[in-house]
Amino acid sequence: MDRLSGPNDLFLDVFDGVPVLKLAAGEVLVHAGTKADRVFNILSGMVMVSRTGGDGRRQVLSFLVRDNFVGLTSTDDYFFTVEAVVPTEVAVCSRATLEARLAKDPKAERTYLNLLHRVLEDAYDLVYNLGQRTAVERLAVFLLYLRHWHRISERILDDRDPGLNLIALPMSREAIADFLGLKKETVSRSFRQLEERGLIRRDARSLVSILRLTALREMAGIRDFASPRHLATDQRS
Amino acid sequence: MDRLSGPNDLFLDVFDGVPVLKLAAGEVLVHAGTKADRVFNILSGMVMVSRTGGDGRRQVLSFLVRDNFVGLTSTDDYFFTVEAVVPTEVAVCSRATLEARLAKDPKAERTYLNLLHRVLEDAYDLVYNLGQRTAVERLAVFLLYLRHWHRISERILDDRDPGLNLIALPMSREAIADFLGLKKETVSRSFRQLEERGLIRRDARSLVSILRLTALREMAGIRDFASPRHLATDQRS
DNA sequence: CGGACCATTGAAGCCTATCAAGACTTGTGG
DNA sequence: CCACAAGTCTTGATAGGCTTCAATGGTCCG
Repeated sequence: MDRLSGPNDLFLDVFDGVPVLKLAAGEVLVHAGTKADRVFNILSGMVMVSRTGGDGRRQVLSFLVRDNFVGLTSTDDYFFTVEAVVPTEVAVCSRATLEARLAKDPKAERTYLNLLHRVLEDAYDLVYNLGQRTAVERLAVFLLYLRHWHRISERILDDRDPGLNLIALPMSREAIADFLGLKKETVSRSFRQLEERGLIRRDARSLVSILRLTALREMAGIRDFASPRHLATDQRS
Repeated sequence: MDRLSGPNDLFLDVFDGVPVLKLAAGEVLVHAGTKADRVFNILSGMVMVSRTGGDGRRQVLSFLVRDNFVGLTSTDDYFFTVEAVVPTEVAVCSRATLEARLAKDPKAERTYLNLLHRVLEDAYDLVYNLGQRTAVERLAVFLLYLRHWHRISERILDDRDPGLNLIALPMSREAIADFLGLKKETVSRSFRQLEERGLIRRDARSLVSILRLTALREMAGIRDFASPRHLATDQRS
């Protein structure tokens, strides 16, 4: 049960035939604090999930691409904000519909449960990243995440596909910084460090090439992650 | 549905009549990487869930007290280590039994799902803490967490109960540091800062008193947490 | 082509880590 | 019950990494 198969099995058919929302880059899909009455499935593009404190500090919780599910909560209100990073299409479904579907179909509920488990593991990966790693290491992990997400959303089976080493960075440096618990200047400097060490090349502001994948993985310490499905599937294939 | 009610509803009856394991302080219940075939419910004491990287860096993911559930994963192997902080009793149940129970009883599965949602929100709280807060702020949040956990596990309804302001710190400074993404020296200094500002008093190594709860909450920025159930129930009562 | 915005780079400061020593617990054995 | 030993915690001095502030350079879009 590899994530490459994508999570669009079983219960995700609640999104069949539902309205599709087209979001412009920067447009907000969900405001934190509003009533959590809808769930979403990303069809194309990318969204950013974040939480902002009263003093303006923002923590990006995740970037999500195609086939990802948005709106995971059991609270009445969303505790996070979701906005589009690039032009994005999402399928919209009422939470009641989803819950009815889950209640009716044990198999769907089981799938949903596994999905939640994976999201939880991702959250703990981020915790480890923020709590234990240095700036450059965090950025290395982030680039490998992007590579992996791209591979999944494009369903590229061969890990050595050269196209995988071209990494698009559609989000701003500040968004990256807020994801990694850094400042945008530090993100810039960390990019430079990776470049100086010959691990990547900066082709443009929003495009980098991975030059030495193995070394980048080593710097990211991917072996440290005990749940191999997320990133290490690459290493074995 | 306040967490004060405790999560021991519905599906937790799988722990009725099962064997109880007694752990000494420091004893390991679950080794990361071993087969994830059992789940646990904490009856008394406290455990610590952590993940350790290949280079020895350790991130504590959570401290768990009475009525908490341990073993949340859908992977074959545990990706975390669980060890007792103090002498602890846990009820042990096979994962197969739990899954059978969940499959059979939709209501239990729904409860389990809500539990998972809450754990996920806690994980995101930690992410925010590690990514956005300073050392003193993290420690302030941690003390309020401990107060809250104590309140829940002892089922103390009145938030102004004076006993709540005596905080026991059964874990080592290093464990606290690994939870907060700091070093033990920094934890010490942060304690001192809180004491110098008159927010707490250090009664003993493993016991502090909260002197100015409101100020401590302000420093922790509790308002920042959009999911009020966790910490802010206090503020409204 | 110009302007606004975003990213990069530099310099200085601050916070946390590191290294090292001393104080305090805690547990043990006399 | 006391004394000692081992480990833990605290405190101090120093170093390093990230942030802050400031300015330059680049990119995108009207």
